[in-house]
Amino acid sequence: MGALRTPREKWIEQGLQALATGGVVAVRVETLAKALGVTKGGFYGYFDDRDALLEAMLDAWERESVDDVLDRVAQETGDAKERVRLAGMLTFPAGRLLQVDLAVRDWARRDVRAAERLRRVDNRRMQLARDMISTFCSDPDEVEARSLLAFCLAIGHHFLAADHPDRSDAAVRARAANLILDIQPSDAPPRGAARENEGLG
Amino acid sequence: MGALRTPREKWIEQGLQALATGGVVAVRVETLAKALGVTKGGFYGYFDDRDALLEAMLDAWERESVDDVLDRVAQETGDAKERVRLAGMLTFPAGRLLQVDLAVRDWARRDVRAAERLRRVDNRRMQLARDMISTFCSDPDEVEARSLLAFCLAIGHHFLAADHPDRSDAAVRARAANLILDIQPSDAPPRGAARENEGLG
DNA sequence: TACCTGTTATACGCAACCGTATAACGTCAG
DNA sequence: CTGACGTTATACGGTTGCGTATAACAGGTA
Repeated sequence: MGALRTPREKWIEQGLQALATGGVVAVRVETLAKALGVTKGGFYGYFDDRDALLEAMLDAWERESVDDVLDRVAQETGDAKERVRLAGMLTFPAGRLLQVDLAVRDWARRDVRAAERLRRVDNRRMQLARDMISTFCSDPDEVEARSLLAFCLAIGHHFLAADHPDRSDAAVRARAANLILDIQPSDAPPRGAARENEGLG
Repeated sequence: MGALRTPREKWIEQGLQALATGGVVAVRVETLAKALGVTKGGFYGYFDDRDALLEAMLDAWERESVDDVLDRVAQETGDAKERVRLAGMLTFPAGRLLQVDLAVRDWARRDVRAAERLRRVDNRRMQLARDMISTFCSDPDEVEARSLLAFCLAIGHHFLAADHPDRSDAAVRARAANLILDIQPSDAPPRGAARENEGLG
């Protein structure tokens, strides 16, 4: 059999890359091919059409950004506090996965399949947030409200462009996270508070 | 002179409409023309190119979503509480302006001009939030943190897809707004609390 | 070596879109 | 009524993208 020079996964990976930097409209077969150093010749051997690639990309993203994370959290052997911190950091993506995440959110506003996928992902993340908040908050309604706030802060601030005069974005975000997580502020803020909540950034 | 059948504003308005429903990529000259019942013939009499239209759309959006709102807030003669409530409702858009807003946020992640515009708009909105929160919170750092939370909640929840089992989205959002605005919950929540904070939705 | 099979290159038809050029058209001033 | 001027329709060339067809190619296998 002929050698497999550009396997299915390469196309998906490159597709996610394009999605991250340019949105759904940027994932174009011929563009991906050029980025991979080949032509689109082989593409249609793996995918019926561009739509099939998009579907596969959603599959990969969902697996990579939720399943893998949940596995790592479950295997964490530290104490509750450490698991909470890890859950926060892992739940809200960073780097390339973050860019994909944001792109999917815009995509989901117009595409039903993307919306369904995002719904599954967000529901599982939200459950993680609930677990996290429940460790120090007993009222279920308040847990729900605080979880929503945590989620909105973690995702939403990437869509905001407002400045915080005389303060660093991270500092304001840390203070906001402290409010959500019910950490009482003092004149000298708790050591490491900002670092402890960096998962919400 | 010949009659002006499709004035500049019509193109801009239709452009914003397309932006709201399909994102930047959906604002295409020939598509707008078809939607307006004409061909693109007259378009290039008003705009040098597609980019000029996009610029004009940002102008219109900024004016419509900030200047107009600030004017109305400034003219509000009610008491402080009423002005705060009005500010909240007006600051965070609804309806068509909301869709444009969300589209601009995604657009701004890749286009510098859109990013600059969004920054101006968000800074002015954030200032409104600060004024609002300052009426009951004295610590400037906490005002900043709460303003950020309010902003993130108002905008961010449109990008989330998580469900709230056994609760309505609006109820959870109202509870979250109460947390931000420091309204102490009781077993029987304060009358009208949800309605009072609907501006954050 | 000659063949078989799966991968890739090349070329094609089709459609959407941009920007330009030019001609038709309507309205108003004189 | 007529000519001027602004608006619009039509037609064109160029680009980019999708999906298909077909030929070149490389690696195992007989």
